[in-house]
Formats: sequence, structure tokens, C-alpha cells
Amino acid sequence: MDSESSLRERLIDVGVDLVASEGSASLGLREIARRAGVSHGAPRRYFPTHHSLLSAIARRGFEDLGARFAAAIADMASPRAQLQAAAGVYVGYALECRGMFELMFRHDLLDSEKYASDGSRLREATLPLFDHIVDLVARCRAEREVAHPGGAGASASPPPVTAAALWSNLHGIAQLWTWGSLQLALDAEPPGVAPHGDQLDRLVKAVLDAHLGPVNA
Amino acid sequence: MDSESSLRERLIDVGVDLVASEGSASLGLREIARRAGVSHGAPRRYFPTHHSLLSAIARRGFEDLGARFAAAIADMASPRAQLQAAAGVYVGYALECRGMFELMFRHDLLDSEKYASDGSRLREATLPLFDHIVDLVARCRAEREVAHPGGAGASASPPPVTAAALWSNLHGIAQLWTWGSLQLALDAEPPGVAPHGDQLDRLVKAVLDAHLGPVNA
DNA sequence: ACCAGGGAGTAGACATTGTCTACGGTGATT
DNA sequence: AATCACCGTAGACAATGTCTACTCCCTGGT
Repeated sequence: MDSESSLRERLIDVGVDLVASEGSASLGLREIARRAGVSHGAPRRYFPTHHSLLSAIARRGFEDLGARFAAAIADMASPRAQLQAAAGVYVGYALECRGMFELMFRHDLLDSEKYASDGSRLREATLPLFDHIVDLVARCRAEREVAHPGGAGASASPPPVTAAALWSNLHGIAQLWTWGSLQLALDAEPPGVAPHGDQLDRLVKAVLDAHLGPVNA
Repeated sequence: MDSESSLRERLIDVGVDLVASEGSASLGLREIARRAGVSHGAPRRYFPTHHSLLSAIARRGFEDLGARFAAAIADMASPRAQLQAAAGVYVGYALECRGMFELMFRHDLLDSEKYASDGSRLREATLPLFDHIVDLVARCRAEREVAHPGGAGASASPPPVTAAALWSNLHGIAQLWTWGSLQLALDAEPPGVAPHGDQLDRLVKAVLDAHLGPVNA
């Protein structure tokens, strides 16, 4: 039952639902408490401050994103295909869960929320994702090395650097696309509910090629 | 004299100073009015809503960034060097003017502020920057073509796509770096006031190579 | 010269928010 | 059965964004 779970979890659940349905601007402390059916002072027992509750909600977003990563990768055979799937998931998540994505990377709840229940900071929630990308990039690199031994690939940087570059690129695309500037720049359809549009797909593909080398080289 | 300028401009000036010195969280409507020496109702004469004032302040940020772009480019000879300078300016701006950079890309003041004095939307403030990058990419491409005629470069995408990819990458680096995750991932120094660190420079350089091809190819 | 009119800024009310403190009640332990 | 920690409530408080009524001053017309 939902009512069985502790209020702490319920508040987070309410927040997750709320941000998905109403956007990140509707995550007032009192509003969450209201929807959870408790008084406005109740959350304080579990979260010392509003930001710490928001931070816990954002953490759920990272968990969700991580799960989608894993699910998308599982279906793919080659590292390159896995990386492509992961890239699609990342950008797709930002588009689909716009409010949550905003919340996750808000600067103002980076340190104020202090520590989570497991003592980790919100920043660190991205490390598993990053490690995943580093791994995939390394396996991609190895695969290319087998196909073209000694071929100086387009990227001579160590895998962590390439992974950081690639991740930044996906993140920037997600940010700027949802922000609406990339649509303008590439004069794609206006930023409504347009389902991805292949402009975006092409951009992501170009980015993968740029960082990993073209797929047939 | 400062007191000669209209209140509208003075409010924006105060906001710009305030966000630079106190961060983007201190841009309350009443606080800005207070520092401008007027009552809290005064801004309403020029800005129908709080967000529209914030939007006007953000616009100043884009103007500032554009000016820095132009200044940095002017000193460089080759398109590649210009592009590198522009990249450094973009990331450097995010680091130096952290609060303003946050403000500039806030999602919640994209449309609410409606139109500016010249009728343009905030999104469009990035178009000159983007056009600049497209131009530089194209000139870079042309220069490479002269050096290596017929050489299929690392990027076969049209210049606008490459420019969008490159810009996204720089933007993502700026976001994730100031957010603190890239430092963690690349285990650079913690996110204090660390002056750039060459980890960041190396990353930017790698990104330029990835999108434009290595500098000596 | 006088007076109407309107722009510019003030002042107060209002709802809402986040935080803080004091209070009740309920269930387990001794 | 009494105690005590825990959980949630209720109210107060300062601060915020928005709205409306009001005042002041400057300008233009007769």
C-alpha cells in the first residue's frame, strides 16, 4: 500500500509525480505537503529544508535515468550501438521529463541539501552514468582498434576525456534543445511538443561520429 | 550621470551588478528595487512582471557575451584560432559570471517575459552567437579544404550542424563544469574558485579537435 | 495665468511561500 | 500504568510577487 510507506518516501513520490505533471515550478514545499495529505510542517521532520526535499526528488531522477540507461544498453550488441542508445536515452529523457531534468541540474540545490540518506552528494549521482560512458567509449575504442589496427582514430584523448566530451555534448544538446535555441538555430519546428524531429536525431548522430569517429572508417 | 538614465535602465544595471556580486538567487524584485532606491512597486511601470525584469537582465548577459566574442576573435588570425578563442570565451564566461550564466539559460523566463523592447524573444539573443560560430566553422572547413583538397574530414555534416554540435558541446561543458560533475568525473580540483585548471583547457581543446578534426591533419 | 491630464513613483493590502517554535497525541518500553 | 521519544499539527513570522488606490509633478492647452 502507498499509505504503508513512510512519509519521507511518499513526499518524494508526490514530488516526482508533481514535477512530471505540472513542471518544476510547482514544487513548492507546501504544495507537496498538501498533495501528500499532511500539514505544511510535516516534511520538516524528514527534510531540514525545502531544497533538501527537492534534492531527494532530483536523486530519483538520476536513478530513473540510470535505469533507462541500463535498459537501453541491454538490448544492444556492439559498444557503438550501446553508446548510441545511451545517447538517445539521455537526450530523450531531457525532452520527455523536462521538468525533472531541469530540477536535476539546478545549481541552487547542489550543496544546500547537504547529504542524502547514504551520505552522498547529488553531484555524485552522475558518477555511475559517467563510468558507464567511459566504459562504453573504451570498448568502442578497442573494437575500432581490432578493425583498424594502428589507425590513429579521430580522437587521441584517453577514454575518460572522450567520455567527458561526449557527455557534455549530449548534455548541452539536451539543455539547448529544451531551451529552444537549437530549434531556432537549425530552424526546426518550434519548441512545442514536437516528437524529437529528426533534426535532433541527426545532430546526436553527428556528435557520436565526431567523438568516436565515423561508424564506417 | 547615472541618475539621468531612466529607471528602466537603472534597474537592469542594478540587477547585473547584483547577480555578479551576490549570485542569481538574490535577484528578488523588491531587492532590486531597494538597491535602485525606489519602492517595490516602481519596477512594475517598466516590467509587467518579475520575470520580464530578469529577462531583460539576462539579455544584458547575452550582449556582454557577444561583445567578448567579438573582442576575442578580433585578435586572432586563422579561423581555427578564432574558434578556439571563442570557445575559451564561452566557457570562461560561464565560469567567471556563474550567476549570470545561470540566469541566461533559465527555462522559466523563456516565454513568460514576453517580448523585449525590440520585440525579440530571449531565445533569439543567441542567434548572433550561433551565426558567428557557423561562419567560423565554415571558414575553418574551407581552410582545411585548401590544405588537403578532397580529404574527407572528420566531419561530413554541413557547417550549421557542426556549429550546433560544437556549441552544444561548449555549453554542456560550461553547465556540467560549473555544476561540479565534470570535476568529479575527471577528478580535478574541487569546484572552489579554482582558476580554470588545465583539465578544462584540455577538454575544450579535445572538443575542438573532435568537431573540426585535429589541428595538424 | 490657470487648470486639466497623465506619466512616474509611493504605499498599503493581499495571498502565498519557507522557516521556526510550541503544542498534542499515539505507541512502545520499562 | 507512567514515561518518553517520535510524528504530525497549528500558528506565527518575515519576506516575496502582484494588484490597486493614491499623490506629486510636469507638461500642454485655453
